Amino acid sequence: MFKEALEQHYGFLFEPTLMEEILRFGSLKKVAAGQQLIEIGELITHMPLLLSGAIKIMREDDHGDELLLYFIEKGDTCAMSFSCCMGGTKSDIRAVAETDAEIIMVPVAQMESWMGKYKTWQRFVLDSYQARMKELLHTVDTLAFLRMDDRLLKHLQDKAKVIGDDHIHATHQEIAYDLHTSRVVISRLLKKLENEGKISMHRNDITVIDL
Amino acid sequence: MFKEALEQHYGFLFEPTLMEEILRFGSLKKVAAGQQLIEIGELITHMPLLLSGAIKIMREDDHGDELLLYFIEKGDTCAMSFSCCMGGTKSDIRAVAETDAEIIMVPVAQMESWMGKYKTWQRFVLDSYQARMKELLHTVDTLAFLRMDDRLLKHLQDKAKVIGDDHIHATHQEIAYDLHTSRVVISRLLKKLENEGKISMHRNDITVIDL
DNA sequence: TACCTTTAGTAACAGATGTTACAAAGCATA
DNA sequence: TATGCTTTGTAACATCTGTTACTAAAGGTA
Repeated sequence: MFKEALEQHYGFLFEPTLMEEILRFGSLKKVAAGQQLIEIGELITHMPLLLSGAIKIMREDDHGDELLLYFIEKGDTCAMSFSCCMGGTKSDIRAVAETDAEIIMVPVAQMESWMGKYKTWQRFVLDSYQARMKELLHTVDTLAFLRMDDRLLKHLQDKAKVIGDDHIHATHQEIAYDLHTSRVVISRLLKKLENEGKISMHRNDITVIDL
Repeated sequence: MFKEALEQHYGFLFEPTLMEEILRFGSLKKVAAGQQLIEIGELITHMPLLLSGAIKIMREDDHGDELLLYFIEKGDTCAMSFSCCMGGTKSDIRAVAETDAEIIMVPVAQMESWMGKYKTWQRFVLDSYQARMKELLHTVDTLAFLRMDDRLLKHLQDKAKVIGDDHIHATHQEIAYDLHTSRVVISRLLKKLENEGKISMHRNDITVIDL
């Protein structure tokens, strides 16, 4: 039963009849950190409502090169799904659980009918689109206007924030994948950040001091 | 009177009653190439429906550095406005007419009421959000995965496409602003593209051969 | 034509990032 | 402890991009 969690996170948003429908058609999904939720090119059949945890959204090019786009946070404005869950389209992104997470999966069919029936749902979907758009704009800013050292620090700060812990458990290689660069570059810049007193490092562990 | 142009571009999309409302509340705006339509931070009061021409959407950082995000094309899937025209928010982007353009300006107030009344309008807004999202993803891909020479060629191809002419009238400096780099870099890379036979150049004029 | 402004070409250099190769340190386990 | 795998540190170098400075060409105008 996930009634309580749903109430807690979305009760103030949706009217009672809509909450009932979500309870009836939605299913609770628990995922462990690292688990993949959706792959690029996959058909999107459900829209996720995040109850707890955090999801990272990745993009990939033809060569298999990856890039982290943004995190969807637990307790976010009210985390919408992904960029593109309307109308039987395929996913443009990969979604991976950054932490353990609880998600309500709503079938897309219901979603479309709710758009007509419930004003609050309509508002929710539009707001979510808007929020995702803003995230993407930030991603663009980061790529266009920042150098790698600032991107790295920002990434560590973001990551510390979404996992709610200033200790980040990750290898340099994993960070390099997220930022689409090489391990050596990350090691070099991490050392620089450490010398500047912004982080401290141990094997598999980075502590963000400058939050 | 812009009834005919409206019919031609949006008639197949919207039901007759909605078309009437658009005619009643919307106003036609003609803008010349280069004219600014909206500035970052400005309150958005109207949603634009593009009838002809092309609009370029720019982003800017704190230091005044610019970046072209994407073009909104004449005859596009049915060009939606900007990223963020819902609910009295301020603009995250700058919009500048890339060519002469004709636009119907619809007050935001109407838009919100139409969301409830007209299924076709609802669909239109959602599809537009989705299309803008895809454009932004392409922008991210370009920034993250391509080097400047490929970005430049892509930019020239895109630009040739939206103006409907393989002759591009622009200085190297103007191109540098769009791609957020320096004039010297653009000159260097243009010369390289010319040597590779992909473009030809004259003062204030670049012809894209490899379309 | 002479002059001026705008635009473009080029060299020389600096800095950021990416690559390769190898060594060293940390950790797990036989 | 000895061994092997993973992770990190570092050097040396290549390449890409950005910067400065100067020259040259194109076009407009007196």
